[in-house]
Amino acid sequence: MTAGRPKDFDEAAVLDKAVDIFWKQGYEATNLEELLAAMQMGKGSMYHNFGNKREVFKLALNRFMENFGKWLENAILNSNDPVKFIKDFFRGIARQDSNDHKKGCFLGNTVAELACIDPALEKVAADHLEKIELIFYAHIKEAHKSGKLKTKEDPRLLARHLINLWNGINITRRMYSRSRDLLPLIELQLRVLH
Amino acid sequence: MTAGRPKDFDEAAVLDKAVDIFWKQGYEATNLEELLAAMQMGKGSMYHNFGNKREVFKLALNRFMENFGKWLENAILNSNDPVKFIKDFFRGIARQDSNDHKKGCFLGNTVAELACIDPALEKVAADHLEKIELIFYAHIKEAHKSGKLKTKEDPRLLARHLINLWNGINITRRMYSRSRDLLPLIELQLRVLH
DNA sequence: TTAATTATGTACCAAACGGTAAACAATACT
DNA sequence: AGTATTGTTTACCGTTTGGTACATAATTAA
Repeated sequence: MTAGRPKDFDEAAVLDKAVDIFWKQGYEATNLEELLAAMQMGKGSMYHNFGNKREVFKLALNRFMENFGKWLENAILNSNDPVKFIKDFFRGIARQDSNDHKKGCFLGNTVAELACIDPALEKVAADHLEKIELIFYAHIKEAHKSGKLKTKEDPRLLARHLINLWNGINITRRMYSRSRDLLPLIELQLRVLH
Repeated sequence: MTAGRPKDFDEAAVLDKAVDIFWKQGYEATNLEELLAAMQMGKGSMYHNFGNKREVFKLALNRFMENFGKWLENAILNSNDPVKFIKDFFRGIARQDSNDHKKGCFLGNTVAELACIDPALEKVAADHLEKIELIFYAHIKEAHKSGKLKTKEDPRLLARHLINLWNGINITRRMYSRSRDLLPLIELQLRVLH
């Protein structure tokens, strides 16, 4: 073992809590007091372990991507029809509850909030979104090759289209959060995946 | 004339400046000092005339909508093919410069930033987006009636689809700001307007 | 000319902000 | 047992925050 007093918190769990509050409130609107309360961590301890608020935010972005990326890849791999799974994933958004609609997407929110005020931090979020795009791409390309997808459209464009749909719906769902409003919108954009 | 010292600023011009800085930085990240510098207005004068920072933001949202709404309705009315104009409007986004890409959409940014921290203010922005949707709707419906649009799709859905495209592209364009990346994405989504 | 009215500039303020320093606590190593 | 190492708690700090009070300036009405 390494010397010294052991940490009395679980880093992953604590960062998940940071994700929660930053996701809801954004970077600027979340003050230290709220952040520390959410993480259930003292101020000194947080600064000792993570550095500062900005660094916690960066780690929260990474933690979110780790969670979501693993979940997505696994779920797709365990499905017998990846493209069908992806389509159902988007359809599922329409059925989420009002709180989830209001929060939108952690990565998209971050891109919007920080693009002009902290480009380096924004890039972390944008890169994560691109990783999600690449997951979509891999499976669309595969389905294309195997003939499951008949469309002649470039799989790269289709994957990017899905990210764009994702980005759009995460704003739109805050205006129209009812399933009957969102679902037709989603279905319309999923048609190109045929 | 009304009694008292006359205002030595033009309200519309000053609010346009407020739009500029709030659009770039968002509500929380713009402090009073920056806001007043942008508006070229003293602190006392601003509070006397507008009330507080939040009220300036609300007026800036309204001012933006007034500007944009009038421009859009006029431009559509002066075109001989409204739907063609709307499509070209979206295509034009792809050709904007990097600074514009980074800023995204003032209304979309506001919806994303304030949905969970100031729902009343978010609603102002969401309502404005809905007004833009209704402008699209009116002209799509008209083109549908006259036979210029052959699609059987509900004009209401098509208009909402355009707002969703708008919302999406304003996040996506911060990730991919090159015209050759954005244009195919936009064209793909404009196909339903046939 | 004076009073009433409205706008602006300046000085000020309490609270909240993110961050730091140092005392204290818990572990491993020798 | 003692020492080095690391983590946590607490108290503190300078700055910045949005906002206010009030003196001053510019105008109209009487």
